[in-house]
Amino acid sequence: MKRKITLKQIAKELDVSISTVSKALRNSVEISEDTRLKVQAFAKLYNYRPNNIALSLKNRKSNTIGIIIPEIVHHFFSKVITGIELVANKRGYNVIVGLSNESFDKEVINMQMLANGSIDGFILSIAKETLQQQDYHHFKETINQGMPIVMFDRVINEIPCDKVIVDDVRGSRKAVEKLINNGCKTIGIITTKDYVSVGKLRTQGYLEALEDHKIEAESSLILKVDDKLLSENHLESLENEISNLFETNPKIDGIFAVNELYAVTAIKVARKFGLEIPKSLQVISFTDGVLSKHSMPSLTTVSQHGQKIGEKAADLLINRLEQEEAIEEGEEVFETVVIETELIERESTK
Amino acid sequence: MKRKITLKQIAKELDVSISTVSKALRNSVEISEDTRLKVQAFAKLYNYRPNNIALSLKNRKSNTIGIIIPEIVHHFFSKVITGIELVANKRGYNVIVGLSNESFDKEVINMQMLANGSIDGFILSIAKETLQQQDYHHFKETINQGMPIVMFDRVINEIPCDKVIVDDVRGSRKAVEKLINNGCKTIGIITTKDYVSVGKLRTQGYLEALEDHKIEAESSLILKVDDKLLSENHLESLENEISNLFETNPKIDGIFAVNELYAVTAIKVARKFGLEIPKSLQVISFTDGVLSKHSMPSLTTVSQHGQKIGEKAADLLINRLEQEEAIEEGEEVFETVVIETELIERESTK
DNA sequence: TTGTACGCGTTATCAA
DNA sequence: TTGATAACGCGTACAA
Repeated sequence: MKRKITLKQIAKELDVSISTVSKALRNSVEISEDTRLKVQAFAKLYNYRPNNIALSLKNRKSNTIGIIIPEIVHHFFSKVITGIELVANKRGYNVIVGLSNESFDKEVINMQMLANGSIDGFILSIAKETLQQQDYHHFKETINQGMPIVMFDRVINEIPCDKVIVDDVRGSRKAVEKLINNGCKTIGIITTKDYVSVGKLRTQGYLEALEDHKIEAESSLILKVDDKLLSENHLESLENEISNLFETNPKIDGIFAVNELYAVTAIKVARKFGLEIPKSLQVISFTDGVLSKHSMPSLTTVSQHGQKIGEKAADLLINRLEQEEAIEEGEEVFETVVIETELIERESTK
Repeated sequence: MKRKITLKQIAKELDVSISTVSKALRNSVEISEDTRLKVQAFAKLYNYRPNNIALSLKNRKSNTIGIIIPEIVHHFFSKVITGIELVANKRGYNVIVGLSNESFDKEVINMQMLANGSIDGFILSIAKETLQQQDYHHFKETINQGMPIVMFDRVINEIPCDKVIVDDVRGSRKAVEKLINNGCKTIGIITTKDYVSVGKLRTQGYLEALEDHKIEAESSLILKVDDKLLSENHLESLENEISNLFETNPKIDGIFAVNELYAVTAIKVARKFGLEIPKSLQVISFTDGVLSKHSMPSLTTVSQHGQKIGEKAADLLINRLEQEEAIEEGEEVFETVVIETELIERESTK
């Protein structure tokens, strides 16, 4: 087992100085062709690669991006990572991943672990607990230390940073309009509590669509699921809540769900109530994942283009990192990029 | 915007030497309580944290694990990452992720990018292309350089490293036995080409189960899908291949699929043939993901416990990293841990 | 054309 | 009790 070779060892072997080796390898004109070739041959033979850590320390730059997301077992988030990784690699960066598990503490700890030189900037989506507590000091501190952040999907306005979001309101509106145009008269929504920013926005889109079409919103048609339900074993409670929705609204003929799980669960429950999809009940879901595509019937969805979001976020971050090197300071102007959603029609609507 | 504070700056501010500051912060007894408290207070005020990169360079250890997987938009792999991240964080490590996209070249490049000091060891699952080309030099070189690897799921015997696998053969056998015991007479398998190690093993389990029960295997019942089909737009070809399976085997009454997608697609096609699930066709799938749980009917699956695999892999790697520090060399003995699969019964079987 | 010295941030060893 | 120095591996300004 041979340790990785260093400039020092090459220098010693070849009986030249370290800097000569360094220059030779970087094709410096200062070095004679003779020694240059000799050094390069030797380096190649021993498969020399500069030590990343040393470079990071020297350049005060790790060429690594930190991603903090609530969870990774989730089609949307993993798509985003795919996009980030794609762009990051292409532009010479690595990607380090931390999971907050929707917990405030884990989010803070994770950021602290990484913000000490390991990474050059963050791309993140905020944990639900953080959104609920509205404690954003860790983001502010990170930014104050000169480490840029790009937020995506779950963002907050008061933090000065670049953001990549989805047109949640418009996307939802389009979805609900689709249901209306398809003849639905009584449209329910299954959404999250309001502290989840995207949930709130999607609810808003739903309300706007109804208003546009002079349909009165009814609170009994709005089911705001408490997200704690999602902790696996509480699937049953979700079903119960949805059952309630159907019971109190027997005439319901359209459902807009803010995520896939709510949608398929709604379909499952609807079947128990003898409703046929899409004949007597049409369903549209936000988020275009595996479930939508492969469940039966397949779901009409509002696709978020997660990969594109990731790509854009990575580009924003890296651009900022590399422009910072150039410009010293100056008024920073932050960008909020909206990635358009797309309605993908499948079998759950007519 | 204030850069992160360093020992040097603290030293300057407090008019003491760098080493005094360093010692004071580490509660060295060498330092007087007076200065110790003074330094600590100041450090706390300015929120001092040691620079990770400098530590890595000094200790020749980054406390970071590199993960290389074929793709991340995949329930199994993201579960594994969850497990790795959990254990890694608990034991003080970070996790850096590279995606091979099933490509040999990307796998090699990714490993090279990380193997230069950025990480202490790899956890990986081999790309299909690599398996097909059987070119494993990058793994061997990495190991030769003293960087440990832990392989999971898709592994190869000839590489000397720790491995975490699933009892693919037994798991598949149990699944097929279940079908047999449930009365299936004509059981088909939808699997991958043999170069995918796990596909081959699962096929083997299928064959063994049949043999155990004195059922003759028929090649027309074995569908080996070429994985290139999986590239999204080729879903149709998959359906066609499966249609073929049904046409040539009209009496088919059980299907064992090596992954969820094959299973749900089979169900979809079966419906076109007028088959009811599970009444006239029972289906079991390997891999327990979202699709299995939430599709209708829900699928009976062989669960791999992806998270457990990740946890075990991380423990193996970190153990080795930390024992290496102790022992200098010696005969290395590698471990192959088998994580038992579990049959989860749902609606797609009787 | 080559080599020396320095600094990135830290810790450990040794000297004061 | 405190401080100076070396080292981790690299690149570069400057000296030879």
